[in-house]
Amino acid sequence: MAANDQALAHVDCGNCPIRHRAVCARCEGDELRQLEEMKYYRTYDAGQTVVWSGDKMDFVASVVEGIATLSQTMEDGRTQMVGLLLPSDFVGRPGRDTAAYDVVATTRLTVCCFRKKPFEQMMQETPHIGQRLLEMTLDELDAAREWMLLLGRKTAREKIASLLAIIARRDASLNLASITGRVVFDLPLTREAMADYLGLTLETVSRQISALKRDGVIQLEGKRHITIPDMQQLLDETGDDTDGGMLA
Amino acid sequence: MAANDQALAHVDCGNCPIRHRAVCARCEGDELRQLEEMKYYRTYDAGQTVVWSGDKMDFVASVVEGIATLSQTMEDGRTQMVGLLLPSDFVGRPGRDTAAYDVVATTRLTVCCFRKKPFEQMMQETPHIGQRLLEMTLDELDAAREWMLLLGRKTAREKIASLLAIIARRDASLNLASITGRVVFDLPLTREAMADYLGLTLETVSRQISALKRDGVIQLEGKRHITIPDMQQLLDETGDDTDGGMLA
DNA sequence: GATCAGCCTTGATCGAAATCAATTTCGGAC
DNA sequence: GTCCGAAATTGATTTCGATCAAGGCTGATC
Repeated sequence: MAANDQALAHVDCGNCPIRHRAVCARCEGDELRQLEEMKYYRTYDAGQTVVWSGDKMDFVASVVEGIATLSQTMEDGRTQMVGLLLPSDFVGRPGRDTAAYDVVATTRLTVCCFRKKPFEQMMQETPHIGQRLLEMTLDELDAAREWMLLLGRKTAREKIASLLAIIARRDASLNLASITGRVVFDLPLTREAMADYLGLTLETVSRQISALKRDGVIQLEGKRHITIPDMQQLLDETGDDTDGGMLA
Repeated sequence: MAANDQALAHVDCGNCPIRHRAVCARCEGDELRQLEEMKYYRTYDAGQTVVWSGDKMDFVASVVEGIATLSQTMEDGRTQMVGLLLPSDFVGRPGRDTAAYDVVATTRLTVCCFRKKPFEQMMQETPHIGQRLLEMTLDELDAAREWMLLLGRKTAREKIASLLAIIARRDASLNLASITGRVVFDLPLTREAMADYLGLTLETVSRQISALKRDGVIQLEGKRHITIPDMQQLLDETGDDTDGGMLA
């Protein structure tokens, strides 16, 4: 667990950007102060591994800034991403002391860690953390199941369109932009990471992106900057119910 | 929601077969009595649909006996199973009033339902239900992620072997039999249900089962009765870490 | 005990994505 | 600007699983 530990000193929870979405969302006053006492920050560079599957983990954490991936690898090297961790997402599992997945920072990443023992202790004593964690876990379970449909039944083209739609939607929700019409964003993932997420090879990812570009569904500047001229057209390519579906 | 509602009168929670694994596992005394008051049983025949995705759901439930499947269907009919519900598993989501998935009984099924409103009320007031539900949800999330690896990266043969291994393991854990050496069980799923679970077609499922039989990894009597002469040999076919891996 | 329907198996062929193999593009360091 | 290497693209070919199609088995029903 080699991190860049020049902890950002002590950021006030009151000013924390993820204050109202993270595991601490329901805590106030005394509870918040208690959390404040057991927390510390860590940052990682893009590409750094946060934890390896099987490692002992003596903390749990919230993603404050940046993006990380959760993935599993088979002995022969085949890997499958099983989650994308965005700001406010939770890392680790109370009641388990080794990591079940590899966690890798794909951008520069800041996490807010809580030492595991006191955190678990606090979960026993106050309901707010457990309640919020249950909500978040149920959401993640829904997202995982949505992803199972994608992995098991969608075509390569539908998979790419679905991933782009999810990223576009997330960006739109951050920027408060409308989800209809034109959307512009940067891909936070390499072609290989996309392949690992979608259960494809990087060549197929590249080909399908080229095909979507050729068909005018997306526009590309450089390798990462994407413009979606018509969001509805992209959604039509995902194979999902066009009117609302998607849980993730 | 057309069930066979000849409720088994009122089974005593103290004698319930899933008492110590279900969402009520941590409840005692007063809490248990409170649950007892809001519960009622329902049974379904094999093949019956318990709820349709999108339906209003005014209850949550625990599977008491039998097996059900959780699945999603795309507009064009492609379907993906996203969960297998075994005795003690939980159905429904507190804080949501429509079903997110189709739930179908694959065998005769008995569920213990709790009216949603009082159940949610109780979750607010007592920590034990929420705590247990969190544990169970975290386990399901792990299982879903394990399944994502299977769907995204495993070959058809590995998928079949993995499914058989999971069913064999479950049976072994029920019967307290050893997980090494010889294992015998009945498949609770049709070839089509297996296909929906594994992201394959039923023809491919059939072919791979025949192949495993031809190679001596399994023996078949009829279409459903399976003997695994050497569990380790089956595990070697799953593509998983042979020593322990598998979370589900 | 004949018929039928649902489930399963097997065969032939097709097609989407994987694999193998060059290039090309791009972003950053100098 | 130029050089480098990682990331991405593109092409040729192969392969695995899907699809299309034809029976076979089994148990329920009359």
